[in-house]
Order: sequence, then structure tokens, then C-alpha cells
Amino acid sequence: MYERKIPEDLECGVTITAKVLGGKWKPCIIDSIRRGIQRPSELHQDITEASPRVINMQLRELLDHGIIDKKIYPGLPLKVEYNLTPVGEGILFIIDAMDKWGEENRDHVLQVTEETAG
Amino acid sequence: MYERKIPEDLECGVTITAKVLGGKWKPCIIDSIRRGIQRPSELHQDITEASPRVINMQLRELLDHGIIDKKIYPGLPLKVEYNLTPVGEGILFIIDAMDKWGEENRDHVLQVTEETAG
DNA sequence: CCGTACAGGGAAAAATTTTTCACTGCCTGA
DNA sequence: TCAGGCAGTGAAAAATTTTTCCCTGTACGG
Repeated sequence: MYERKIPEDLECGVTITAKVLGGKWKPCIIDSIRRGIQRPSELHQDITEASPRVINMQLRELLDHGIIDKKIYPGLPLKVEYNLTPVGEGILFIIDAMDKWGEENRDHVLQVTEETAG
Repeated sequence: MYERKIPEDLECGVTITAKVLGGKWKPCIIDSIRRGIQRPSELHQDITEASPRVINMQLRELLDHGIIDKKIYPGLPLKVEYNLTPVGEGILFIIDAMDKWGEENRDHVLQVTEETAG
């Protein structure tokens, strides 16, 4: 695992949340899981822009942060299922708020600042 | 400026918001400004963990995204003041929600996963 | 003139995150 | 036996973000 050289400041709540949601694909993965896409292979098929390896890594972090849990079904063929924990469900509120804000303000944010008003 | 090699997917609202809040010091800067710390030099003194250069760069991005605006007072000595735009004030809701969630779930998120429960 | 404060930028280094490539291992169907 | 699906990882490369170091320019106090 990567060993940080600059310590994180985890005293601020925002930093904690950013740590949890910060990965490039995490909100996407959380959303998929909430929509019922729970098995690794299904997630890989659902999020084709990211390689399976990438998704696995982010799943691992979400797991470590207690956002999702992992159920390994015994026996074969292999079957694994990820689900949101109660804490994970609590963060949906933030993802939804981010999505809403982003949709509402896309144009404003993306406007190329051509104006050099004084 | 850095030229991306992997295109961004800005169709998703979450991505837009992440773009706006994603910089390491942005939520911090936004919070300072909202607390009335508006001049560059004041911000530099308020956020000593980050170098002035770093803060300037993030201010620039916030400006480009229309989260803050910049008032340059004519005459000398130089005086510049940053303020939240209405759009910027709208994003406070998300920062607050992130802070709240982070505070409430710090322990859960930071728990080292010692359990290897089956 | 010298040191300081104001606001800010260029270039390169360092840190961090994301991606790719190549594997392990088991099982099923052809 | 070979091909493919399942779940997953190690190591290194590539991409991206953050940081450091050093400069530009004006004005003020001494």
C-alpha cells in the first residue's frame, strides 16, 4: 500500500468525507450498488470506463471505510455480494446533494470565463 | 496549464461538484471566505499549512468556476477582496453536509478494520 | 538605497492517484 | 485439455495534483 509522506489532517469533518468519497469511481460504485448491482462482475460490466482492477481497489477502500460490506457466499461457483452499510446509506444524502447541485450549476461552473470584467 | 490526457466525464452532476470542491484546500478556502477572511494576505495567514502559491491557484480555480468573485480596489496600496457568489453560497450546503457527516462518522470510517469477520 | 508588504506567476520537483499488464486459482462446458 | 467465467492481487507505468523555489512590480518607512 502507498505510504503517505504528507500527513492527513483528519480533524475536519469535510476531510473525512472527502476521504470516503474522493476516489474517482467511488460515487459511481456506490450508486451502482444502491441500484442493486452488487456482484463484482456486474459492477465491472456496469462501469466499463474503469478497469476491473480499479473498481476492485475502490471497493476495497469503501469496505475498509465501512461504507459497504461484503458477503461471501460459501461454495461454488464463487459468489460475492456488496451492500451498503447503514453508514453507507447515510452518505447517499451527500451524493444526491452533489448530483443535484452539479446538475443545477453545470452551465455556470463550466462557463469559460471569457469575461474579464473589472 | 496542465492539459488532460484522459477526458473528463462531465455529464454527471457529481463530477461537476467534485471538480469544484475537489482541490485539497478548496473547502477550507471557501469556509475562510465565508467567515469574512477575504483578502489574499489574510487567507495566507489563516491557512498556514498551505503555501501562498497553493492558495492562489485554488482561488483562481474557484474564480473560474464562478464560486467566488474578485474585487480589485483601484489605487494603492493594493487591495483585493474575494467574495462568494450566489452560486458559491449555494455550495455551502454541501460543505456543511460533508462536515456534519464526517464528524458523525469519523470513528466508523477511521476504524482500522481489524475484524476479519466471516 | 534596503527591507517589507501588497498581489501574483513560471517551471520543475515531489507526492499521490489511477491505470495497465500480467498473474493466481477454482470450476464448468465443449 | 482448452476457453471462459468467477474473484482478486503485485508491480510498475502513466496521469494528475500539490508543493517548493524563485521572480515580477509597485509603494511605504527609514
